[in-house]
Amino acid sequence: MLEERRLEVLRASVEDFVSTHEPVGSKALVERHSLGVSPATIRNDMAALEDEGFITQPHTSAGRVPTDRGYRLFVDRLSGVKPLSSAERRAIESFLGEAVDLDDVMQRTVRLLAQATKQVAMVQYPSLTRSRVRHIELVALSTTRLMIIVIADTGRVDQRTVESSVPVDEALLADIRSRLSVALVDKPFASVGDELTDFDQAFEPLDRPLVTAIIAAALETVSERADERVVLGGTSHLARYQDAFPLAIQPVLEALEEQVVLLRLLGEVPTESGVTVRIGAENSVEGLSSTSVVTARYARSDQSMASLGVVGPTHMDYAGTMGAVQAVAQYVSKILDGQ
Amino acid sequence: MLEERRLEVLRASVEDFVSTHEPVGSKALVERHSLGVSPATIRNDMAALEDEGFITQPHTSAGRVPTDRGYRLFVDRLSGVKPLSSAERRAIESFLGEAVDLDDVMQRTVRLLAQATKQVAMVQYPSLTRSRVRHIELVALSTTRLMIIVIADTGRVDQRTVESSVPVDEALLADIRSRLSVALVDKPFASVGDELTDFDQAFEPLDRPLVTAIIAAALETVSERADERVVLGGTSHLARYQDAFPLAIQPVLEALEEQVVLLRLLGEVPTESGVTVRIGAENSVEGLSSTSVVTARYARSDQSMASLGVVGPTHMDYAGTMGAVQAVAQYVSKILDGQ
DNA sequence: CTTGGCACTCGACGTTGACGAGTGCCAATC
DNA sequence: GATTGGCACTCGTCAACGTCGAGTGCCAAG
Repeated sequence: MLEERRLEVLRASVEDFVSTHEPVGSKALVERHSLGVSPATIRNDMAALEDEGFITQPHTSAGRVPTDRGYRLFVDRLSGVKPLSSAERRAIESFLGEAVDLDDVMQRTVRLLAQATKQVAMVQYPSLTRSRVRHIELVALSTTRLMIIVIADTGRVDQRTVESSVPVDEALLADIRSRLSVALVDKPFASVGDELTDFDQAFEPLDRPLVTAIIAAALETVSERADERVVLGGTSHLARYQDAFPLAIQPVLEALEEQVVLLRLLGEVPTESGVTVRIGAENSVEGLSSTSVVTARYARSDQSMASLGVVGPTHMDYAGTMGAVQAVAQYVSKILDGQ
Repeated sequence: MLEERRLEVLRASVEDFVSTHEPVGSKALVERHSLGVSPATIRNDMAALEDEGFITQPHTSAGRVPTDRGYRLFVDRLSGVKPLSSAERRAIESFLGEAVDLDDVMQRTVRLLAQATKQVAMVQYPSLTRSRVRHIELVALSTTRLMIIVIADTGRVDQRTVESSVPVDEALLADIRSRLSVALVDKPFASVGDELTDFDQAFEPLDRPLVTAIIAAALETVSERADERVVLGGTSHLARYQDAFPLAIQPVLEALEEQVVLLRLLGEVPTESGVTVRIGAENSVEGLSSTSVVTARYARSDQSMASLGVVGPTHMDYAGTMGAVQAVAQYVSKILDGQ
């Protein structure tokens, strides 16, 4: 069919362009793919595809290059998700399995993802909002400085220092500590705010300023903002595209240095499961308009937790990248679950 | 004098090259600097400087470019350390002053340093070896998984999970916890190993495997390896040199992604105070042979603690960079002290 | 709808020559 | 002896030019 062959032509164009990084012409296309027709026919198809905005010519009399729209169609209808080989899967599992703590898991995951996709990888820390308080600790660093430490059941540890205007009594500290434990342990992070209402009423008016400060610190630790942490890796892969195509690395590096940006990239992922791909200008982030972002959620048990993904040029190997991202997300879920 | 003017010529060459990034010739030199002699004289001096290996010609009949050796001489004898303006100092102080915890201080420092020098910045976490244990905590995450948390008097928090083959009793945990506290609190990190010898002897043989595992985790936390943590920032500044000179960014980015490499860069700093500069091949790190590294130590009170610094092209503004690195190190020391 | 043919476009590439910045050397000068 | 002006020489940069070839669009025939 007409329509069908056109899609085939688009697929072939995308695949060739991704592997050669050079505009692809009608003749090369019939040679490298066994479409049973002549170059002239392909030319007609390509002209049609260009009219519809799926491919474009950098200049007259050059080959065609896929547009963002072309990649979108390719990803949605033409490309599958390439599963990893079992050797790769084993490698992932054993590498992640060696992690000693949450930081280590995140660290290893980002390395793994970068290495597997040959792209820039990002991994978000498990979200706090759905986790529960496992332990809460108050420690005096000096007579007027103390530290509050909150441990989540995900293994995540957050701390914050609190300054007191008056020297703090160890007995008072112990009192606050035990009351805090009673009030918060095993409670979900989201409810910490509620649990701490009127918490200071149990204390002497004299001690209340300190208690209030501690509560404020505790709230900060569990607030949305604090759960926003992303690790990045594999930035050197960006340099491979150095002189290629309209991918200036400076703006990309700049964007990726901003935690806020990373969080937006990972946060915009729909709640739906599976792998999400955002292509070129579909990324609302300035500076990443000529890159694609492939993300997936990972979860512990069936709670949705956080996202991870990679950033690369729009002309990337979508099937392979999606496969790797999906697999890594799966294994991270598994590791976090098992721990 | 002859010798003196030659040095002046070298200084002028370095300065011009740093600002223009183009080989500098004799004529341009006399025009831009008020050396009271003719280009021909400068030519003779430059020929001599070339013989001595301080400058070199990229090709016949081009201007001269400083060599690593030339930069070395420049840094050692010709360039001072440019102090920051008081506005800059105030900005640093207020920005660092807003930090809420140690992570935040490190984060802010690296941003600051990158921004002030327009280069890649790295900041090492305060070394553990000279700090003391402020608090130690054991938390059960599940019946067979627990977490050990060690808090240093610098405010640094380290944690590690421990797996137990048998379910752990809360009473036993409390026992271990209190004995650990007694044994370790206020002890210097360096002596933790000694303090824990025979620690397991106080427990029932049945409980010893768990105790041993916990001890192992505790030792890992305080070991040299664990104190090795460096944050990086401002990598996008690398892209500014994209098409300039023999500074391929890929190997640099690769090198900077390795914590081990960063630690070597920051660790090799001599114990002496002040700013250290390593130029080109003086860096033992592969991939950084065409960059210079400027580092300084920072300290709390008079204890030496850790280092910070920047990585940039050999043709950098040494005076300004050294000034910024020094100033930031000073303020970090101050902030950590004050906290 | 497909195909071969054909004229056309236009970037890539290599050649050529002018230009100019920069050098080294030398003889003259201070 | 250091400094200087002069001069021939080198060599990279740049623009102009022509060739080549990949690729296109269109058209008429199958």
